[in-house]
Amino acid sequence: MPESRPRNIPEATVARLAVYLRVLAGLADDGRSHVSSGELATAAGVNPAGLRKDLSHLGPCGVRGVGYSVAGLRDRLTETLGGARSRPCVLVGAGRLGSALADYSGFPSRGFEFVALLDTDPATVGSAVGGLTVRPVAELETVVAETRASIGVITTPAEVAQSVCDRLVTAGVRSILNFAPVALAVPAGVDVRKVDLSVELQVLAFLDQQRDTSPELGVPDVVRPLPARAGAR
Amino acid sequence: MPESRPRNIPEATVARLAVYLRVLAGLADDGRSHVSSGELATAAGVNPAGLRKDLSHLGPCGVRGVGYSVAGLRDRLTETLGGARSRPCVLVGAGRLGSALADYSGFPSRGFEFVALLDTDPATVGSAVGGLTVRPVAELETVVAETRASIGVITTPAEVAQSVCDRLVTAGVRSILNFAPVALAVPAGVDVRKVDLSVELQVLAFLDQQRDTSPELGVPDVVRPLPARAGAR
DNA sequence: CCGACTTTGTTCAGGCGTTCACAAGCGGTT
DNA sequence: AACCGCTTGTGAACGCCTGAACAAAGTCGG
Repeated sequence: MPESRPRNIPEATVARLAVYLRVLAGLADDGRSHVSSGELATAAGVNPAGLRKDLSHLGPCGVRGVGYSVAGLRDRLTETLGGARSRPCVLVGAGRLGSALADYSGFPSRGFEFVALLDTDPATVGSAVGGLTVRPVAELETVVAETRASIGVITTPAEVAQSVCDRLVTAGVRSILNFAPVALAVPAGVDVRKVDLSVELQVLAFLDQQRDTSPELGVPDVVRPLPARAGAR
Repeated sequence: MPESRPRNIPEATVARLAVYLRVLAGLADDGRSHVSSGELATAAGVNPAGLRKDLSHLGPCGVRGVGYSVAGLRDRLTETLGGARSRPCVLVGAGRLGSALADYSGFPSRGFEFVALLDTDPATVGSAVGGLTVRPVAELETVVAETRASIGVITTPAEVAQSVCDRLVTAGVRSILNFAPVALAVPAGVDVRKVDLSVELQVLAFLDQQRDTSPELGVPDVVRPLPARAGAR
């Protein structure tokens, strides 16, 4: 087995690799043994050539004239994207959004396991969500040290997100997924990924208005026969 | 008042404009009257020059030597991003994530109002979430026609997401925010934005592994004095 | 054994986004 | 009225990502 090539892979490519991995997992469940780049691309919603370029970062992993081995490519992607080992995650802010994430069934199968839920609200602390008991946020440092959690998820109000972030980083967490609507400041060596739900809606509203104001053409009141795909992103 | 210039604004810029708008709203609440691009940029987590370039798409809206009028820029961004009018949104899939979104307090202040929650589960239908009663998904077409909803939010399981999407589009919805882990196929003229939580975690896992394997240097076990910002995105 | 077809992997050009750096313009001060 | 400092707006260079076309390689059929 040639060791994986840890050349720097563009972040946009990494995000797509994760999508390919999920599609492959579904194909494997269906008993498929091989896939072509074209089929994989349509299922993932991307261009076939782009998909092949993404996969080329891992070195040759397909067979010309045949396609890709579903199981083989799946295992290779799994290894590239962080291995099959379970990654402990700590979630701070067990509100509605936090509870929904902790209970999301899609995470465990991908190797992500929530090992602790933290909150400040005394009414929330002690309640059970998805098999875990919500603990007071004062135990943050203890929990991170015990579980060696490498990923922190912040679903707190914006006002306290930065202080929670600081405590997570000090405790040793180096990867943070932030749902709070603020830009977090972190030292070098820590990665933050932000998910901003308001921004997503706002972008849609902009596109909506742009459609209404500029071109009065192309307003389909009857759905067309689905030209493969379009604005999907 | 010069009419807004509907030149095509890059989508990445639109997403950042939404962030600026939120920051400006906070500054306005604090009673600030003017801001410089530098201050706005740090609060939004971007480069000052990039911020000015983003704003340049709206035409000149600042005063040289002084900065930007908080209220003026806020109003201008509000108008550019779809106006202040309330936009009705329909949410399909009132599970934990859907309920969390419907109850999110940050949306109404931005002009987004959920007018209907739909679900197939008979146990969920009829329950109240955030002031709304969950209705059966069979009423989708009726609800969209009544409320003239322009934005649809899909938080269903992946298996039914495409069929829900098709029904939304046929009913007249032209902007869709998709949380289901599938690539939706839509006709031209319909915009889809996808939020994939598993992908976000997977990217963090990749970055985590990349840090652990390649460079053994730069592992800060003590937080440094915060050099402004770093990996924030 | 050979030829043709299929599919991958790569190379090349094009467009887009980001960054830096500088000129233009406005307010405050003397 | 003129100067000076500060900030915006813009022009150009750089790098990245995307999309399409081409060569390499392996399989299937005769």
